[in-house]
Order: sequence, then C-alpha cells, then structure tokens
Amino acid sequence: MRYAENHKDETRKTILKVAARELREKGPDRLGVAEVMAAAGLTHGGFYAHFKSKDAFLAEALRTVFAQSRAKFAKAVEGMPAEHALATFIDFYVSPSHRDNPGRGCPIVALNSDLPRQSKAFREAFEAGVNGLTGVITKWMEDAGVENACNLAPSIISAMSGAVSLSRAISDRTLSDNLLETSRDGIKARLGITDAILSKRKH
Amino acid sequence: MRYAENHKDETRKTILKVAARELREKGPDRLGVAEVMAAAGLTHGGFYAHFKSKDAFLAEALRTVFAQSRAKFAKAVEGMPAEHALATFIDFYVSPSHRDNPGRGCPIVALNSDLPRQSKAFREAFEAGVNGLTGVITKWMEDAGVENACNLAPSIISAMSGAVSLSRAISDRTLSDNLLETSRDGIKARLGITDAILSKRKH
DNA sequence: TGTACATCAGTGAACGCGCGTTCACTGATGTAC
DNA sequence: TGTACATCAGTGAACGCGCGTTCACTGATGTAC
Repeated sequence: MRYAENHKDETRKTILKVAARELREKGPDRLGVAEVMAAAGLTHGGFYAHFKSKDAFLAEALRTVFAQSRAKFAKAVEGMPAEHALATFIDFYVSPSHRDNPGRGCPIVALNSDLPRQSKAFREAFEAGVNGLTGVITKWMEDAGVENACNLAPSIISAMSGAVSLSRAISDRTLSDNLLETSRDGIKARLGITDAILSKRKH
Repeated sequence: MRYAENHKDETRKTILKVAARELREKGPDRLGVAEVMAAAGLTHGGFYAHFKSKDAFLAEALRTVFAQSRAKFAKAVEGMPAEHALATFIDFYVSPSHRDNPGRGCPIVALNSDLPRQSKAFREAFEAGVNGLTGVITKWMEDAGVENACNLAPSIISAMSGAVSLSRAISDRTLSDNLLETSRDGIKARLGITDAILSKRKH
C-alpha cells in the first residue's frame, strides 16, 4: 500500500484535532469543511472519506474537544487531594487566561448558546461531555466532604461557565477581571473552600 | 401619500419586533433576511430601505431584544420593595419557563457564546444591554442593603444566565429543574435573601 | 522475474442551493400650474 | 377643475459568492499468475 497501515486513522485524528480548536473559535455554523481540511493540510474532497456529513463530523469534533478539555483539567490538578484539586480547578477555569483563549477553553463556554440550534447528535455529544465533567467535579466534592455534591455540582459548573462567558462580553479588562474574581470567591464560598485550605496548598 | 405619515417607522418596528424573537431562537447566523421580512408580511427586497446591512440590522434587533427584556423584567417586579424585587427576579429568571422559551427569554442566555464571532456593532449592543441589566440589579441590591453591590451584580447575572444556559443542555427534566433550583438557592444565599423575606412577600 | 490488475487515500473540478445584496419597476397619492 | 409630474414604500427578479456534497480520476503500492 501507498500509505502506512494506520495512515487514514492518523489523518482523521489530525482533522479532528485541528477542528477541535476551530470549532470553539468559530462555532459550528461558521466552521467550514474546506477550511478545516486546508488547516489539516488536505483538500476538501477527501472529507467524506472520513465523515458521513458535516453534522456527524461536528459531533465527533465536539467529543474530541471534551476529551481534550478533560485531559487538560486532569493534568492541571494531577496528584492533588480533592479540596486542593477543586480550588485549583476553579482558579484555572474562572480565569482571565481562560477568558482570553476560547480556542483552547471549555466547550461549554464556547458553544452553550449554539446548542439548541444544532443537530441531535451534536446536542447529545454536548450533554455527554457535560455529564463527564459533572462526574469529575462531583467526585472531588464528595471526596472533599461537600454535602449534597450530586445536586450542587451542575450548579457550580453553570456558575463557572456563566462567569467566563459573560467576562468575554465585557470590554473593560478591569471590570471583566473583577467579575471573574468575584465569581471565583462566590463559588469557593459555596463549596466551603477557605483561604486556610488554599494557603496550606502552597506550603 | 400612499401610506400614513409614520408608516415606514411602523414597518421598521414590526420587522424588529419579529426579529427580536427569531434572533434569540435561531441566532444571528441562522436568521435570514428574507425570512424575517416574510414573517413581517413583506418581501425581502424592501429590507435595505430600512437597514444599511444585515449586520447593522442585527445590532438594532439586539437592542430591541434588550429593551423588551428590560421592560418585561420591570413589569414582573413592578412596585415591589428592593429585596422582594430581587427575589422575584431571580425566581422569574432562573426558572423552567425561561429555560423552555428561548425566543422570549434573556438575550444573554440565548446569544452569549455567539458574541465573539459577531460584528463590533453587535458586540457593543450586547455589552450595552448587559450594562443596563447590571445597573438595574445593582440598584436593587444597594436598596436592599447588599454590600459591595457594584462588584457582586455582574457575578450574580453570570451565575443566573449560566444556570439557564446549562439547563437547556440537560435533557432530563428532573435534573435540569434541579440545577435551576440549586442555582436559585445559591444565588439568593449570596445576596442574603432568606426564606423569611420571601414568606413576608406572600402576606 | 515480469506483467497486468486491484486497492485506496487523497485530488480537484463541478453541482446545487441558500443567502446577502442590488436595482429597475409598480402604483397609489400629493403637488404644481 | 384637470392634467402632468414627483414622491416613495414596497416588489420581485437577478447577481455573486460561499459552502456542503459528489464523483471521476490519480498515482503509488501490493498481489496474482
């Protein structure tokens, strides 16, 4: 054969990796097939050898985004005890750096309001991703001894994503930073994370 | 003249009114010029007698949405003292009914993640709308004696919109209702709104 | 060992459709003389 | 009072462009005999 045995699989992964970033930046409607293929170093004609349709591709790309996102978060809190992991995650998520880099950020923030207008497959991939994240947070909360973790976790996630989302709409950096800081504090307070815990983490 | 003196203005208002709803349901990219004109009982050719471009129109439609939204909220809490107004507003906003009616709901929830991909005019209109809402909430909070209202208000809004936004992604109604309820409680707790205040409201 | 054929990831031209935008035209009314 | 012209909101055909999708083809390699 002309290509290595797993060549096609590798190509597919490359396409999805490129798409994962562009999907968050441009959104599902403005992300073009030809554009993604070009960014992956290919021509658009080959697209349908990898994906059944643009919709199927978008759902797959979204799954890739969530997987990346999860891996990134896991890495950021690697080896930490639950309450430190929680605090670190909140600082990591509700941050100016997350606000300023939508293409590398959480898909919930980048794509939430597109959701109701997308295909069923896309919405299902989104919900599965949300559930995955909820599961991780719930676990941390339970391990940290937070009561009612199962009910609280989705609300915490919505407050975090809402804060980053709105911070992207505020052009004044000071005000935007302020929103993030106030939200971080509010979220931590709800979880009973105190400064004492956070300072312990540093020593 | 063939038409009444203010006929063109009325037509313009009709177009914007129709668009206000469709904009929230379909988003700026999927909202078509011809579609809006048809919904207003007109043909698409006349569009550019009213608006310079689709982008200019979208910004104008967004301003209309925020104005409607503000009027609606104001009406819902008419004549209430500040803390009751706050509690009522939170219940009104973070509710299953808001979740289920995007076309009549808050534009922050419906359009937030589209924002970074839209024109400058659209983003400015969005930010102005957010500022307007922030101002109202801040005033209520100050009147209710909440400390640091000015910093807290944007964070409260982001938590509310984040909750409704994420609730739209959760297909299980019980879990989705739960997210809304938990978020309502969390937000009220942050503002020091107790059940005592709420029960007083009913008597 | 050499020739003919099969395989298959990727190419690039082409198709069809929708959408934003333009523009010559309509037709009812007001105005000038 | 009547006729010719101006006005102007709205019409609908047409244009151009981008995008999702299709498809005949390429060309390098493996296989059959």
